[in-house]
Amino acid sequence: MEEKIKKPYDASSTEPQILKKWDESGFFNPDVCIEKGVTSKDAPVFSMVLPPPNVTGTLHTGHALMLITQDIMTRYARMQGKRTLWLPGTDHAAIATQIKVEKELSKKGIKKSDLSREEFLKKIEDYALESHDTIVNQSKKMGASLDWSREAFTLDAQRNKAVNTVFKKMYDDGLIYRGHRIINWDPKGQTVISDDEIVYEERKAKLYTFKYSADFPIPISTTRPETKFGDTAVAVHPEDERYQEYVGKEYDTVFCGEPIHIKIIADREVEKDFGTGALGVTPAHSMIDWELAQRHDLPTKIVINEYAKMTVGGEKILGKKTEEAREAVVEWLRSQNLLLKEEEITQNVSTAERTGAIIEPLPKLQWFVDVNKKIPDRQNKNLKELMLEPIAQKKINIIPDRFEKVYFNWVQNLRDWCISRQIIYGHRIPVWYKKNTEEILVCPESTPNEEWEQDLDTLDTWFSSGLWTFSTLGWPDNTEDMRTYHPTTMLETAHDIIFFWVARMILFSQYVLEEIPFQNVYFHGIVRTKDGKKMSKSLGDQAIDPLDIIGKYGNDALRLAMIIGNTPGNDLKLNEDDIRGYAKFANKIWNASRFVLENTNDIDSSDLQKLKENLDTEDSASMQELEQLIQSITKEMDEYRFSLVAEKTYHYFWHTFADILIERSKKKIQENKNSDSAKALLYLQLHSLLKVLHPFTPFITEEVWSIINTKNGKHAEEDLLLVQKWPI
RNA sequence: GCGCGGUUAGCUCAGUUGGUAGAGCAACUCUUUUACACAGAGAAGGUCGUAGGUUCAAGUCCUACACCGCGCACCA
Repeated sequence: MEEKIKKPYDASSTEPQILKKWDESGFFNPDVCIEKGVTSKDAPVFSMVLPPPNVTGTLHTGHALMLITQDIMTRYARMQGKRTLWLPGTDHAAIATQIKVEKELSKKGIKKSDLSREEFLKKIEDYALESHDTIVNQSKKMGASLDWSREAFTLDAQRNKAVNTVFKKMYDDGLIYRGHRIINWDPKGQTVISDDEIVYEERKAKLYTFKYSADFPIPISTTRPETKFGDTAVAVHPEDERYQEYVGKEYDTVFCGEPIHIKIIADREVEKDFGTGALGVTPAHSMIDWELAQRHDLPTKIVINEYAKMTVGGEKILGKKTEEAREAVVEWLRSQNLLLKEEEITQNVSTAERTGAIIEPLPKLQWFVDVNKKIPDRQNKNLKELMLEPIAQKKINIIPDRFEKVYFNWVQNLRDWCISRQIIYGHRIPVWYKKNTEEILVCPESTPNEEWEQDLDTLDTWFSSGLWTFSTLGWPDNTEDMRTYHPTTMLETAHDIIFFWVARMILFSQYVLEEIPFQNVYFHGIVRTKDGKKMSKSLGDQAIDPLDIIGKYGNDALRLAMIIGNTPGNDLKLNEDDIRGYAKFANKIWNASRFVLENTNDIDSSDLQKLKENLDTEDSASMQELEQLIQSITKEMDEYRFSLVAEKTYHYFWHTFADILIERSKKKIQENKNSDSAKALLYLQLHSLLKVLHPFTPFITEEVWSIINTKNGKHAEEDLLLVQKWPI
């Protein structure tokens, strides 16, 4: 008997030793498992990529939930003897990281404009590296059984090769194009963003009803009078009797000192009942108006610049911010008696996800992915169809399945994806332009000479993370890993990135490889506080830091608290009392194990089958009960019902194994009545229970296992619980 | 406006082919018995959001509605 088990279980001193054993064994790497004979080469494969955490700081509870859920899947697969790969990495997170660094610099009084592009980039890279190291260390401390030998970064050389290869292929297929279109401009971040990076915020606004001028016949309504300098038409519904006589006519008039030319058009998109039923069309500064202008071939007049400042108007307006200009215009309308009505309405304002700035729609030359173009090489399907197909055909199984509907809805409404960004951190767009000409080169074999300039923009960060299932396996090189592990078995991630990431991975894999990126998608929820608030750093003390928790209560307690009572797709409320409760369970495992070890010294445990055969009737029935439990939880593990399995196992261990079987054995041993059977039962039960508990509470089970092994003189790496076979 | 989720014990949540309501935590009573007081034993606690319907039988299926949360669209 080791001295250690006589003392109470201390997670904080035990866990580092366990981590070291696992690390030294190399068994997180499937190649090592094959080499050392714990996995057979032709075993079924389980592969999964880690959703790469952004290199923007430290791990939070959301990451912890992700690591824990995936580690359970991975450990279970490994114990089933599968060739198991869980592949780690980090995400450069382009805009998020750049903005974080900008903020850090501004705290030190340094402005982005004080630095050269190279200096600024260096600052970002330094920060990213530091964050990376923190995140990797923290992930390791959590016991995540990731194969670090295959670690990838979305912005490293191999991934850049993948990105450029895909870009070139899509360009050649006409799926990537450069176009002058109205886009979402973030005036604070000074970059374009995609539709998905917009967050709608409900705000109160004023709806103004007015005429451009006294001699203009139709009043219009708008919340943004300052944009009206850019109007080139007024649109009405074709069946609106009030305005029919005007349709087709054109007017030259003066609005707030600025000459404007307005054509009256009729379009079915116009709501008769909203405002005056007439819509001032501002093609350059409104998405809808841009589309109207396309349909009716209207000119575009830009009156707002990239800094959300006015480019036309008198002295109270020119060069002013839009809010200021709005007031000036309203003032002018009042003074001219043109303002007919002013009413409060609530409207959804588009803001930028990362900077919070109000989006300014602007026409700009940008790079896009065409989602509607038919692809000859793919049976003339477009990207949307390629994204819908595997879900519709159930080639990809989504858990919980209600997210299928959400996915369909999004794909069906998808517009072309704007992929260029005016930020410096990211994959540079692999396109060169010949100076003073129209010529361009896309992904040339070698860097062109000085007559050529590379595009200054970078790619949307989701372009590189969208390739993650195969770029991490070495694609575009022809690798053994690609052949073995792709399509991956499982993608486990948070449901809030279904569009950003899950959909894009399906897009790229379907298009590039003509295969699905993963067979299953499992969504976990968002971690919230007791009061239902999203767990984030801004909450201060209320936010739970996973690293603090594992220091205090141990990994095993945190894991149980995050798994029990948490079902896929649903949010999880986490509080410290629960974690403390599960730390007691770890102690229970420890104490029960101590009793078993102290009382089974004199039995021969080398032949488990023989032990089993010699059980008396009562103990044999108990063994059968456990076997039935294992049978049912194995089925439930295969259905990803981890909460149920953990709860059942917890309950069995405590209230059957400890409360009933151990108590019963005490009597038998004391009275020396069938005591061999009692001892055998304890040993056999503990042996199986440690295995089925291991995916959930890997640390304490590995520690108890190693004490049993020491007693039995087993010291080989192959004897680690980590690589034992799941009981059948 | 369209859609999704939630509403079950004080709290957090399970409850998969419809068949006498479950767990953890908290609170209560008793017990320091040699694995464990980070424990054991015991008791208590719910007309499963509301109203209908289907059925021999509904937390579970159907239809409305209410409240909470979320997504999408509109947003002149």
